[in-house]
Amino acid sequence: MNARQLEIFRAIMRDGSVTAAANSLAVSQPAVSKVLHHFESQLGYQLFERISGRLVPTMEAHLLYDDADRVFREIEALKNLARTIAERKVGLLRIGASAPVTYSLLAGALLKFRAEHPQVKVHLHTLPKADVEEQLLIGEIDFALTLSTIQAPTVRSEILAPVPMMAVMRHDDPLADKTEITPHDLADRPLISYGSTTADIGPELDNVFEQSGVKRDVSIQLSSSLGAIPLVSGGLGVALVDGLVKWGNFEGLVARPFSPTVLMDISISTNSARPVTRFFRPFLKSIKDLLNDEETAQVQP
Amino acid sequence: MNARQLEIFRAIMRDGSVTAAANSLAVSQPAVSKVLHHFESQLGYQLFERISGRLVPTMEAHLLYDDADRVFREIEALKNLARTIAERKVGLLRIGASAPVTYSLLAGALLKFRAEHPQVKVHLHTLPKADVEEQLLIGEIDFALTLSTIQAPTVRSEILAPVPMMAVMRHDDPLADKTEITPHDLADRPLISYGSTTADIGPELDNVFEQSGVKRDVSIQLSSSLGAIPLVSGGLGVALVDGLVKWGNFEGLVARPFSPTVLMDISISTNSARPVTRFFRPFLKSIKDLLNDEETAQVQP
DNA sequence: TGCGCCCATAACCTTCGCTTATTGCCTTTG
DNA sequence: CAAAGGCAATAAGCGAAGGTTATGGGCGCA
Repeated sequence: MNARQLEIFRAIMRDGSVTAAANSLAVSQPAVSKVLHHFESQLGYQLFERISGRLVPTMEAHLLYDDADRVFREIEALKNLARTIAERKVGLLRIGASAPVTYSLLAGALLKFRAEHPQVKVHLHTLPKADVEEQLLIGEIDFALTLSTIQAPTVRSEILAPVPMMAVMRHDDPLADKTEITPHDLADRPLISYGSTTADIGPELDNVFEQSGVKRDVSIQLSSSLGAIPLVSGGLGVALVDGLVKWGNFEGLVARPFSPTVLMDISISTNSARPVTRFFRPFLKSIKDLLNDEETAQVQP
Repeated sequence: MNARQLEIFRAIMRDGSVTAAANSLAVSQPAVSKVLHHFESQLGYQLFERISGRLVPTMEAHLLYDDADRVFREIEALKNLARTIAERKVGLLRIGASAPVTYSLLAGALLKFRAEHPQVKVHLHTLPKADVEEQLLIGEIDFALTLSTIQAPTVRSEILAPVPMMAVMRHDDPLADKTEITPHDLADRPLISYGSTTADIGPELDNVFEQSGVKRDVSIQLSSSLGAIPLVSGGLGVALVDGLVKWGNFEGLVARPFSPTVLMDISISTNSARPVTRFFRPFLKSIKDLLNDEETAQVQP
């Protein structure tokens, strides 16, 4: 059974005769006749009785017709989709991002991107960094947006912007009066932050604390900075996390710069062993534009 | 685009390589390779990038895959249906019936039939007798159940049961007190009945009235006896119609035998120019059983 | 460096789907 | 009643699709 046989069977049922079906399909009458016979011999039963030189659908034909018609329409719809793709009218952008990026940059970047490419579908996978890396390697996503560089043989990364670490606390916290927070300020407070084994940033923070003569004693260890929100709100401590998330947007929280400055990097990574989607460069431009806009806005408030 | 191309595309996506797809489809690797290339060239875009000798799905492939998979499954389901039909596991019984038959015998007969053939689908066409005849001749129905014999060259009919004519009136009609109704009783009443030109029964009734010295003056002429229900209820007259319909079931109506007895025939007709569907005999048995049951029930109430 | 895996190509064959030309059956019509 | 017209089937032939086996080349890995 193939698509052509279905199409021809459907046309004969609809038009009532081989000749009429041949006309509406714009082929010769013998062509239709032969395909029909072939179809019948494959099925093992007649679809039409030949009575007085005319075709009369059998019980079997009536049983098949509804489903055949529906399936054929589905095939037509699929052909349409294939054509639409060929005309570049639809596209697909598969993004892997860690939670802090999703909750900060991404909406703005997608807004800009979709303004210029409204026809592109987006698959967004918000996952822990390790999973993002895995998805990138197996090709389930076109690129990754994370807060630390992905290290793998075929992965190419570009750093988009530095992100200073910040201290996040309740608005009624004594530390909220300070304009910046040092390791000493945090010395006797329960600390909510990345673990020492968290790639890049963990050891770096340990180092900074050590140079100030303070041990970084992480009371509650995070895999994603967003997890800090309810903890800080609930009074479980002060969080030392990335400054990418707009912490001030969350009720009752304030964020203060951490001193000395410690930077994380927003980076975008592609897998060079995979085809780059045509929409990667446009998206990259969107996100860079967004970062420029924000920088400008900060310089000239 | 055809079914085979979809099947092969789907298998490559699922299995991850041309070789694996060829294995699971039980064909040679070059066969799959060639169909894929052909498919891509028809589509006008690549579905896979060839990176270090491996196939990597492109954005376009991801866009197509979900729909292609679904459509292919539908085709498989259709093939299954075709096979099931070939194995005689499903069937179809296309019945044409006039309204009085539909509203009386049919439900009971179908109930019996489906008890023994639950796998057979039924298409029921309730139509005026002339249309039933036409559908039978063009083969749109397998047989016809009507209240008068169909006369046509290739049509073979069997009479199932006689049906006496009855007079139908409101329960508060003076005639309701009688045990049977004669032409004289109806002489001065507006009559709701079949026209004189209605085959068989029209002239026969005219004849009976004439022999009683009464002219049969039809006040409202029916094509189907069921149309009499609202008319009699509304007080527009007395109906002289078939006794097949259970008139007493309709609120406020009663039926009385007409004397002298005039019989119509329930007949079942097939078109001998077509082979009979294999479910005709079983259905015939069902309806005869039903008629026997009813007869027995009447004799021994 | 050699082996194994994977994809592409070549050469060849059969089947499918199409064409035009023609035949035969049946119905319609003058 | 015979001629005309409509419809399906068949014949002969052609190109493309889809299958085979054999072979070659790129890449990763021991």
